[in-house]
Parts: sequence; C-alpha cells; structure tokens
Amino acid sequence: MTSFVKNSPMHFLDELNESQRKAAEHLYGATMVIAGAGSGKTRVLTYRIAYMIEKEIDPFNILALTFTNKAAREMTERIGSIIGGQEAKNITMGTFHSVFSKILRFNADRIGFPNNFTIYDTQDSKSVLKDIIKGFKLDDKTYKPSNVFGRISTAKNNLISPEAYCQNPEIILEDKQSRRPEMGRIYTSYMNRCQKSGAMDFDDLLYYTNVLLRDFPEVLHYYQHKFKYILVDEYQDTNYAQYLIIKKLAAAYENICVVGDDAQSIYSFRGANIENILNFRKDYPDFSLYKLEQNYRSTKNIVEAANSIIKNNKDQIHKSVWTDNQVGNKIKVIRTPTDNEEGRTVSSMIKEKQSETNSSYNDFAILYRTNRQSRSFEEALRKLNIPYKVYGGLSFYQRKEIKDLLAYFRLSANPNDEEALKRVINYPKRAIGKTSIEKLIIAANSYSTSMWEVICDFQKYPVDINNGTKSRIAEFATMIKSFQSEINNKDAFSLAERIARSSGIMKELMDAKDKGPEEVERFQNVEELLSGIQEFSNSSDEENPNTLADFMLEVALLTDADQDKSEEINHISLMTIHSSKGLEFQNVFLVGMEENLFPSQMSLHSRSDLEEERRLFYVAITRAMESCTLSYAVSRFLWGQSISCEPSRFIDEIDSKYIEFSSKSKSLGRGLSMKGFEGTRSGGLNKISSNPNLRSLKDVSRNQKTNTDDKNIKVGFNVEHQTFGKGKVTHMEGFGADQKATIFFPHHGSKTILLRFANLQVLD
DNA sequence: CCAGTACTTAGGTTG
DNA sequence: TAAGTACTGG
Repeated sequence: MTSFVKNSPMHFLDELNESQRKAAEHLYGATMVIAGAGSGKTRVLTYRIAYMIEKEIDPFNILALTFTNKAAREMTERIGSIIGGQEAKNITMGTFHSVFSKILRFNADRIGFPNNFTIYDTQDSKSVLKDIIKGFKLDDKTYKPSNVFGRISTAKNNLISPEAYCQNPEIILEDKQSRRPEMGRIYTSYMNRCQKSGAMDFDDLLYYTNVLLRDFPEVLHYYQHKFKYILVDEYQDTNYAQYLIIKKLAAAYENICVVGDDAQSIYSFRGANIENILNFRKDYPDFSLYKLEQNYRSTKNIVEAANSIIKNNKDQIHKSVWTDNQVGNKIKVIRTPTDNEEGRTVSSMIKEKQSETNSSYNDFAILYRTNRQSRSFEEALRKLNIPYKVYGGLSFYQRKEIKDLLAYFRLSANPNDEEALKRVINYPKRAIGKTSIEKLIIAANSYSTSMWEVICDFQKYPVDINNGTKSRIAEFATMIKSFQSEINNKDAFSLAERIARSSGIMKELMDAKDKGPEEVERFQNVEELLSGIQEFSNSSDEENPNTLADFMLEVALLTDADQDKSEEINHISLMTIHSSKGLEFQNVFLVGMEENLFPSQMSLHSRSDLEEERRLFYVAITRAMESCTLSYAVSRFLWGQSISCEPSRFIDEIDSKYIEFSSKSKSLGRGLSMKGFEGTRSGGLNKISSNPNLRSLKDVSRNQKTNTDDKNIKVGFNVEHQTFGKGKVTHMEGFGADQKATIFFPHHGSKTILLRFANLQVLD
C-alpha cells in the first residue's frame, strides 16, 4: 500500500509548507482550513486524503464533497497518482448532488420514489410550474415561473416543507405583501406533481436526503459509520440543507474537515450561506483552525492590491495573505470611448503582448461580469485572427436536440416522467395536437394518476379525444413500451441508436440538414451524444453490460465541463468572473469596470449584496499570476441605446500604490471616435416609395375565394401552394373543417396543412 | 397545422 | 438590440 515511499526519497508531505502540512496531517476531530486565494488549498485536500490512506484509513470510510464534478474528477486523479488508482476509486468523492443522488436511489422506496427517479433540470421544473399556474388560473405575470421557482428553491434549501411553508405566518405575510398569496398552494402542488412523476429537482436531492436521514435512524446510522472521515471543499458555498447533511453525518465521529475562503464566497444569491463557516465554531467548539496565507500564484502587487480591496468588507474572517513572489508590474487601468473600442483595444493589447513574449494564447483570459459583454471581444478577436473560446452559456445538455433525445431515454426509464412525455409525444410530429395533450393532462389530474397511465388505458381512464388521435397515441405508447423492455438489459448504445432511429428523431434532423449550418450542427450534436453513449457502453464488461438506464443515472448531473475536449487547444479564454473561480492565468483582462455594471446595479440596495460584488472583484483580481489589466468604457450600448458610464468604484478602492493609469487609451480614443458617429444615422434614406407587398396581398385575396372550398383533393394530386409552390399530396386525414393534407414540396419538405386555410390550386 | 408578427424582457450559475 | 414566447390570420 505504501510502496510509493520506497521510490521517492522525499515524502509527499514534504512538498507542503508548514501550515499546509499541519492541516493535512491533522486527521482527527473537527478541522477548519481557511485558505486564501492561490494558497494551495486543493493540494492540501489531496495530500490529506493520500496521507489518510497511508495511515491505513480505509478509503471506503472517506467522504469528500466538492463543488463541481470537475473538481472531484481532478482530485481523484491526483490522489490516484500518489497512492494508486485502485485505492482512490473506493473513496466516495463527488458533488453533494451526485453523492446523495446515489444514496437516495439506494433508499428510494423509503421516501416514496422509484429508484430510477428522473432528475428534473431547471427547465423541466419551470415547465411544471407554468402548468400548475395555468391550472390554478393564476396570472402568469404575477406568478412568473422563474420567480416562483426561486421562491420554492429557497424554501427547500432551508428545509421548509410545503406544509411548514403554508403555516409559517412570516412567509404568509411576505407572499401577501408581494401579492402572491397562492405561493404555498403552488409549492404543495409542485411537490406532489414531481412525486407523481417520479422526479426530483436539484434541490430535492438535498431536501430528501435530509428527510431520509431525519426519518430513518437506521439509514443515518449506517452512513454515519460508513463515512467516518468527511471532507468538504468550498465550504463557503454550502447552503443550509447541505450544512445539515454534513452535520448529521459527522455527528458520530466528528472527523470533519472543511476547507474554504469566506473572501471568495460569491454564490449567496443562490442560497450559499457564509454563516456556515461562522457556525462551525459553535457546532464543534474544540475545532482546530488552520489558515493558509501564503499565496503561490500571483505577484506582490496583485496580492496586495487584492488585499486592499477586500479590506473594505465588514463581514470577514481576518487573515493576511502574502507572497514571496516578485513585485511584478502594477495593475493597469485603461479607458476607452465605447464598448466596441474596449473590445478592439484589449484584443490588440493581447496580440501585442503575445507576440512580444511569444507566449501561448492559453495564458490570457478576458473576464467580465455578464455574459453579454463577450460580444465586442469576440468580434475584435475574430478580426485579429486570435483563437478564443467563450465558456459558459448554453450547455451541451441543455440544447433542444439533446434534450429531445434524452427525453425519449428518460421516458423509457421512467414512463411517469411527465415532462419528458409532453416533450416528445408529438415530436417528431405524429399529429397529436396541443388540445389533445391538454386533455390528457387534465384527465391525468382528475383521475389523480399520471399521463402515462391514461394513455396506456383509455378504457379505464376515458378521455374525450377522437379515435384517430387515440390510436396514434396508443401507437406511441407501444413504441415506448418496446424501448422500456430493453432499457435494463440491452447495452446502452444499441438501444440508444434504436430509439434515435425508430422515434424518427434521426430522420427529422437528417432531413433538415440542408437547411443551414445550425441544422447540421444539431445533427452533429446528436451524433456526439450517441458516440458518448457508445464510449459508455464499451467501458462495461461482458457479463453486465452498461445499460441505458445506467447511463441515465449519470447524465442528469453532468455538465459541459465534463466533456472538455478543448483543454489542449491554444486559445484565449472568455468567461464570467463566476466561472473563473478556481482557475488561474498569466494575464488577466478584467473588462467593463463601470458603475452599474460592476458592481451590478442590482447590488446597490444592500450592503451585503455590494460586499458580494466586492468579493467577486477580489476573485477576479486573484486569478492573475503575472499581469492584470482593468478596462472601462465611457459609453456602452445597452438594449439598443447608448448610455454613458462612470468608472467603477472598485477601481478607487485599490490602493493607488498598486495601479497605473495607461495613457494609451486616450490617444486611441481621439481620432477614431468621430468617424464612428458619421454615417450611422442616415435618417429617412430607406423610406419605401412604392410598396410591392401591397399589390401582391390584394391579388392573393382575390384568388382566395375561387378554390378554398374545393374538397376534391386526394392522395397523389399535384397541387400548388401560395408560399411553398408546387407539391404532391402524400396523405389525407380528418373531415370537414378539420381536413388536413400532408404534402411534399420539393423545396420545403413535407408539410401537414389544414385545407381550410391552405388555399391550394389543383394542378391536374 | 404553419408562419409571420406583436410583445416582453434583459444577473451571476452548479448540480 | 436580441431573443424568446404568445397570438393571430391564412
């Protein structure tokens, strides 16, 4: 087990400094490590776990919780490289959500869920809420799904059950004051709907874990004794539900080590609670505290500038971060006339520096407060032919085409998953209309069963839908059942491929491919998902194939960071400050340093919000190793109009010793800006003198009468449509006013059209 | 059922 | 401005 010691003359702990080493070696009792930015926090955690195993602690007894999947994976790898992969595998390591979702699946029957429960993402949750709000006949402007979702999420994160919510006088008053008295009813109904669908949202994973540990002492007992050693990374980002899980699990042995930095807490807006750090001393009065204060990442100027900023916050645990590194250059501040100019200036500065020092583009990052700011930089970088990658935004798994296919998988694994069912029952088009679906939903509610049960047995659950539609629905159900029968035994890839084909999704995307590059991309995305599944299939052994059901257990908790392929490529990184947390770059450009943008306008009302913005600024500055440049624009386009901006107060908060104002910006601004203004508003130049559209409209209306009620259209007829041109009728359905024709148009593909409106000319 | 149009809204983001 | 949704007319 300890063979690595023989090979290396030096013990791995020797690579740590004194306080790092103390924190790593102190294995018993409650320990808190407050780790300044760049102080080697991950290294301490890694070595601590390696040391535990060296001390013959069984990896099976270790629970390590991280903030992201990526962090968990990297740590497992690093530990594996020190003590051997086999040992590392037995550690329970992952995010709260992934670790506890597994525990919940194992114990699902105790809390009234199937063990293959679906995990709803935010989109799914909001869609459920929208339905409920509509069902209650409430105004969806007062009850915006995202607002309601946020409110419910907060409640769950604070372990307030629907019943408690409805009875809490304070909450009732709050909702009354915000004119949303029905919130409690919506919350209750939402919980019921999810349970009926066999689904949990992300917050439920934490909520129900608490329920499980609270109501089933034997379960609590089991995990308390399994997880004798508990480690939590990024402790400042935990919420109350997470805090309580840890507290309960650690209660038996109290071997708990939390690592965090209060100065880098930037997620309170979604429930993270700095109090958890402060409470630690109350819960474990005998705790030991270690502070990691030596920064290995940045120059003296950067470290000290960052210190001078964070000093302005009132709420914080005192620590003094310092470094042995060189003094380095001062932080540069540049000013540009417009946001577009900011893009050009920063891009050319990067180009200059890159060719001067012959460094890799990977050494550069542009950080901003909001995603929309990326635009001006992307444009400028493209013009200069500088490779870049924008991080964040829509993730792979959120894309429509991916969600569509996954919905088939989800439905096959758990047919009660109502969101999945609604998503694909008529996609690709199989003539099951909105009205029919609505009727199904209402029926399911009134029979208090799931939509799936209804569509499987119209005898038992009569619904007022015409027979043609009913038989198409039945056909759909049969197809899903045939997938269902294979989901637990056939290997993931062959079933996935079959579903993609026989659902019609592949054909749908294939046919659209010649429409444009976006359609091609969609098709490729689905191919990529399938090849990912193939990989998953191949990694299993002969005896127990990895099934699609297995795949679905993992996929809901994956994010696009989990399938990084661009890591090696040479490019600049563009991202929000939030997503830069935990990363480091030689050169950081922090852009958009303006009042109302950073700090954000919405943070100006309360001190604590402003302090969070300041911590965000602290995080941004401390990403830089060697150089840090701040920029701001004097005017900026915001929602279609140009507004004038003032430099951020944060610039003033940096001790002037550490910054210099670049003169470059001034000279750049002068000559160019005037030109930009001319020519842009050429008033009424485009005014249309004669309007050809008007004419054609008239012509059309005259034609209309002649052939609308010509009902003698049959399959095989050649017809002409006003907008689609000539085509051939391939299918007819419905009667009278509902009569529809499916027509193949050589230039527009196949369309199903209501004859009542179609205005068709029969050609033969 | 399809497609064009009117209307609305705009933060950060992991699981 | 841009993007997404709801509505409406053919």
